[in-house]
Amino acid sequence: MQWPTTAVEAIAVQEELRHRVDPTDAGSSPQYVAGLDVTYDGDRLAAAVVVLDWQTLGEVDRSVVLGKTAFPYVPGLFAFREVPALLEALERLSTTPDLLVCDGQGLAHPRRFGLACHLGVLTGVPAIGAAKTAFVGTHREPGVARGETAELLLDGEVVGAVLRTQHGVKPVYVSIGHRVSLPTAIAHVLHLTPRYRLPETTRAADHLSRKALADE
DNA sequence: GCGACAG
DNA sequence: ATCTTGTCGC
Repeated sequence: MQWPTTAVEAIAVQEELRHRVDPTDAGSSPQYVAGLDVTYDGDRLAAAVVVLDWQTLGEVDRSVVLGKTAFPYVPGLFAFREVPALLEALERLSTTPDLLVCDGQGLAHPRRFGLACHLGVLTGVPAIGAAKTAFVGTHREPGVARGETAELLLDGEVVGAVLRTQHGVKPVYVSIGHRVSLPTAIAHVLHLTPRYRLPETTRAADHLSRKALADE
């Protein structure tokens, strides 16, 4: 498939792929967790994937790809901007992760097919979205304690959860990507946030992509 | 119609 | 995403 050039083409791709999302728990507890993130500088980018051991949260593998943006940033079509570079970075790993933690939304998307769904469906690997800010939906404010959640609602549907990962911090927006249920996705994000607001996976990938672009 | 809008 | 100071807390 040639990569979409226009918004109309990109939306058609989403409409076709969205039906392949599996919102249930497919695999067992993960052993290798991958964090994915991309840093930009104009049309240049660095896509990073860092794999952590689920138990120790220690790094076991990493990969960075330098490239150019494949699509402009358009809300709702964000995935088309960074999926090609992230797929390449995933292919270059010497480890096969069994969970992808994406820096963006999954089902919490206008067409229920955000970045985490896109990466999950294309790779077949269980995936979840953990975004720093809201994109779609409405919600009440979750309680102040770590672990408190609020349903993220869109058109009367639960499309994700607003999760407080540390006491008093701004919540994180968690949603299903592929082959992981929402309760499991929430549990996974809590496991990955023993100390900071964002998952260790996201933090590691963010640091790596920034450094790769700066050193380049 | 107008504003808001993952990164 | 990125532009941006100082400041509070561990």
